[in-house]
Amino acid sequence: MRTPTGPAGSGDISAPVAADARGARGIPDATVARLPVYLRALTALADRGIETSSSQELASAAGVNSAKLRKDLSYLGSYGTRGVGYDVEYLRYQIAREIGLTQDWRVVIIGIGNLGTALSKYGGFTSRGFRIVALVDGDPSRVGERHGELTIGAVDDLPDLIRELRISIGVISTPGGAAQEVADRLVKAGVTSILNFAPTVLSVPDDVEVRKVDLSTELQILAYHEQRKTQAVTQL
Amino acid sequence: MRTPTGPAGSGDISAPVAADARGARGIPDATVARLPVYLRALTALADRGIETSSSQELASAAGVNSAKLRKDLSYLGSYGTRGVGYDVEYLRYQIAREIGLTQDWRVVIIGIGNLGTALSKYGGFTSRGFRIVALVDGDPSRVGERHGELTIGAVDDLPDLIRELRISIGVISTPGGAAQEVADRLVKAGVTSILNFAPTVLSVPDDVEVRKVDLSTELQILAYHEQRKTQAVTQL
DNA sequence: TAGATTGTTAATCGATTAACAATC
DNA sequence: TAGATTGTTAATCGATTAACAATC
Repeated sequence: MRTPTGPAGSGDISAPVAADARGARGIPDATVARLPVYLRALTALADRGIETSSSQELASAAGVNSAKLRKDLSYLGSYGTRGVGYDVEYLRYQIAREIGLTQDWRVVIIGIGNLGTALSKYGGFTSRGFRIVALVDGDPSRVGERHGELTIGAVDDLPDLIRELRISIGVISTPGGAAQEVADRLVKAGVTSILNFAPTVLSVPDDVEVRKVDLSTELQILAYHEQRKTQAVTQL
Repeated sequence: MRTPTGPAGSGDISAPVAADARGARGIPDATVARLPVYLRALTALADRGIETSSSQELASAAGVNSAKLRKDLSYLGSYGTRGVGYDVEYLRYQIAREIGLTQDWRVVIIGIGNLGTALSKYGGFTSRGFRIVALVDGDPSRVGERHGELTIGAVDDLPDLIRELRISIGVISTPGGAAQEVADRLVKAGVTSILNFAPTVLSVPDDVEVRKVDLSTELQILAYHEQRKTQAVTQL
């Protein structure tokens, strides 16, 4: 099904690697979305001093079933041992490498309102291979304001900041109306990964990856289910 | 495929309703997740004074293709007119009703740190049928602190707050370590819809709906794709 | 060796898409 | 009526799951 694309993959790491799975790449989207969850579960197990874990145990910690977990991991290679389970530290490293967390990713946040400020202070990023290296806001009166180690820059500074600080990910936390223009500027400056918190559908070229986090959409989905529950009782 | 469950659905609204689709209910998850996006697109069109819209136009505004949009809308009923398109205001109302936005949903935020504070100030909720009616924090020294019209309560106050303020949705923005306990308390107090921002897999009963928003997971997914792109160039 | 658990296969399920008959 | 566009069908695609042979 998967089209082999010749010699792909990063430098070979000594490991019992299913050459095929590695070479072919193209891990399913649904699997990619779960790898960070597995990573976190493994880190939690490691913190508790656990060295080996079965797919059953790991799956339970990640909130999925074990068949799905094994299937997911099989796309990365054969990192388990039959009859035994997975070496926690080893698997953790393999997943981190697959995601690309062996390097640091540099992030700019555009839009330093309530949410942008919260994101800039959020510790969870830093600890996981991401570094916020620049803050930008469209309001000229905010430019120059200090936030911890960083100073808010102007939107016009974006191209320079991105080049000089080798930024590869842009986080948009502006009001909806400004989001598309910011995205355009990011793309123009060469950024191909965007995390969008603005309530706006962005249009970007095909090679740009956009993830959207929409707070009120999430609440609306909950509301739909909540309504269904109460309707079942309040039936006319 | 869908099992008809007898007379379901809220009070009949005069409308050209496909009784079957309405009665059967059980709209696919993927469709439910897109309804808020359509709703927003319709609102934007209405604001621009547009009264009628084709599936093509609407789909483009929502960032999907028109086949998917029509299929999605077909689960709600037949609200369009062949040869013409959809009446923007009418469709907007039907989707809002389907999601349950004709009523106000009352929300409590637990964990008033950077993110919780940002969420409490975020205007996007209020305008879309959600009202944050209570703030709670686990740190006793924060209890009593005023945030706009609200005062931070203690975690022990949760049961009373939920009952008295008729809260149906809980938003968890605590540190990861506290999230499960907070979820347990919410569930105990009868909340069956949770939006979880903590980096923790929650375990809850089957009838409780949990949506998870995980900021560093999103960045990790971007990193995976970003890595793949640069690898294609930096090939060994 | 016997017991345990992975990695993989194959079946199933749900979501997407193209195409077109129905109908305004 | 002719043109436009929906609502639906059927094909395709991708994701999930159960089951078990491989193997530690």
